[in-house]
Amino acid sequence: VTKQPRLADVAKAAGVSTATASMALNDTGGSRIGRETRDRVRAAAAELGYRPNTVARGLRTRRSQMIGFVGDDVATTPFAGQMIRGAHDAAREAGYLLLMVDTSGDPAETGEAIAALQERQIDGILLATMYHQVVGVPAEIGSTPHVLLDARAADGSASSVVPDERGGTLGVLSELAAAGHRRIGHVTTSEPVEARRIRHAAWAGHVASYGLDPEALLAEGATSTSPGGYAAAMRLLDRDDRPTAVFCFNDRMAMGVYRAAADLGLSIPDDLSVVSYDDQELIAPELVPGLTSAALPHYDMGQWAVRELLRRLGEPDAGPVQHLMPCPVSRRESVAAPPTDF
Amino acid sequence: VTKQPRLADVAKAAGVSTATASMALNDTGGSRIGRETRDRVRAAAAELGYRPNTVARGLRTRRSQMIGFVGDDVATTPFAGQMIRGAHDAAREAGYLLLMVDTSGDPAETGEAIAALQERQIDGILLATMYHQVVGVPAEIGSTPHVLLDARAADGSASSVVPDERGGTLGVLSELAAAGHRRIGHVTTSEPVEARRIRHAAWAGHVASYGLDPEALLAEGATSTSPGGYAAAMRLLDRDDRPTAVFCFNDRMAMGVYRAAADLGLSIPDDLSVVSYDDQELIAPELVPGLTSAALPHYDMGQWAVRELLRRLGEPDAGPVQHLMPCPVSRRESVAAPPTDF
DNA sequence: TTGAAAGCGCTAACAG
DNA sequence: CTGTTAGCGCTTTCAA
Repeated sequence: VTKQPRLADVAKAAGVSTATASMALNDTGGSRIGRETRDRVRAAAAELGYRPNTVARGLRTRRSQMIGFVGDDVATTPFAGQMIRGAHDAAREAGYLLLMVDTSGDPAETGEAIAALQERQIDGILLATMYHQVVGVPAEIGSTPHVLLDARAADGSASSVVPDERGGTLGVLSELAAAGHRRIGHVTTSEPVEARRIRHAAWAGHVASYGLDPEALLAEGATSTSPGGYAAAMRLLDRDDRPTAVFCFNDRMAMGVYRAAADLGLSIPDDLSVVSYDDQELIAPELVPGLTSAALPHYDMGQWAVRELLRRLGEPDAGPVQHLMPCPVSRRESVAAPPTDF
Repeated sequence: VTKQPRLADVAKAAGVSTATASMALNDTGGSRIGRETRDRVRAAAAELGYRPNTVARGLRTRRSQMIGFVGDDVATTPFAGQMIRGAHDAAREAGYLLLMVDTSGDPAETGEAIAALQERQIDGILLATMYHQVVGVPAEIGSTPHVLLDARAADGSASSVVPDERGGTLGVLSELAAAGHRRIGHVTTSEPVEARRIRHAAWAGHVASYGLDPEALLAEGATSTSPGGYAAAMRLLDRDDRPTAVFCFNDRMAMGVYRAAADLGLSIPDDLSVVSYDDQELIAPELVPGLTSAALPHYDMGQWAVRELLRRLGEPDAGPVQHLMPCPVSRRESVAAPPTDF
């Protein structure tokens, strides 16, 4: 076990001062370092297997090359994990690493987490939520650069990225429209979440544009789960003027809709077309028939958030940006033309 | 935006030297600091909202209070996410934070990741794999303390924790045995993974103990997926002497078995009992009827790994420990007595 | 084009 | 019981 070489060792091996060595390795100091010297220093560093001590450097530069990722369970929840991946990849690409803290959504824990990250001199913080939310930025953040991920600041004071729920909804609805559907029902949850609000509004506008009354085509479940979807679908589909297609709040509710359709003897997509939201990994592609669903762009949002954060590190006075990330439609087999006898 | 207070500010406010302030805050130096002084320093620190600069401290103490977590996609894969949660919680409890890097399993990337972590002076590294594996420890790890998570070192040179696949298998099989089953089939994958090997061996031993020939009760799919399970199950169940129960390699294959049973007109659990492995969130509890499955103790493994790592930081000369984490059975409705006409 | 030297904020050895 | 001092390894003035 031999000790790690320090910059001084590299400098000595190259026959220069540590100052020169530092500049040679970092390409700083402009034209100050001769080409030949630079190469000599680089060779010595490679020879010795030198790796800079980021902690020492950070003490000097007040930069740690680390980004804090604060999530309310995001880290550990299957669903939104791709946000981490996106953030991670964008960070690595720029030489940063992610320091992760999960808070279970508890404000006190969030404050603690932010403080713990600041103590470690992170260069910026990503504040991520497990699902699309409108939040207040924790006071503890102080002047630490930050970006909201899958959340929007109530007061618009921070840069943020959220899914374009409206666009995604119109996307799947246009799949139905293209197949000839008009009487499109909506199975949703009664939980007052941001996603529900926007998806519902977009759907209501769409069916209203056909002169239909959204109220008559709406069914709510108590929760956004399979049982919730089942219950709502039974109410919506077990009647003569049932819709020819259903737009589900999410894939989990769609599972329930599938079961309800089966129980009612309705075949998907021949008797009933179904579209949904989230495009969740173990659900949408695994259902039979495959479920057409608007994807939540978790990866892209994570990536965008890091890039925005890094941009703000460069230009601290830039104004905050609210970004809507498109939700592409994953087209599968759950959509067909409406039954002709309708 | 006022500047962060430094230790010197606290010391001045309390009328002591920085050395005294440091010791007072950290409770170091034994009985050296008077009670009254200590309180005065603490009060001053609280007053100023002082938070230590961990980077500066780390430069001195060569400790960063950070643990590196390198995973081959673990961070971002739904499945094993609870490992992160377990590691995270255990780390926070001890005042550590997790610095995460994902490598997509690429050895070169893994080496890079380890180096990047070492540059940041992490105190130790967790090497996690997405599924139970036998691995070589990357050479880049050098003398950095490390623990393997959901993986075992081929040469036993590192501490590690993996699921007790054998115990879990026997656990679900004993559910079947208790219900009266003997002719228990096994639907598994032909992929040569560690979990397959152990689960298969445990099952084979079990049925052999009844004097049955495992070969006659075995069906393999090409992949450990729903289609793989479907294909295997069709072969295993579409015959007169079909087993009365099936043990599936994992929940995804069990999904296929459910579909096959439905296609063959077999009702679960009345005509066929099914047990499985993994207890995967969106599958086992969502299937109808609920699937009895041995749970992979991801959370516990993550927790154990961090604790073991911290222990090794304390006693660097301790020998490596190979730990088997129990896989508790989640009992649901997929098991009943064998059909009587058999 | 380069070297010497100061110092980032903290802890630990050494004096008192 | 407390203060002074010397670094941890690096970057960055300032002088040459």
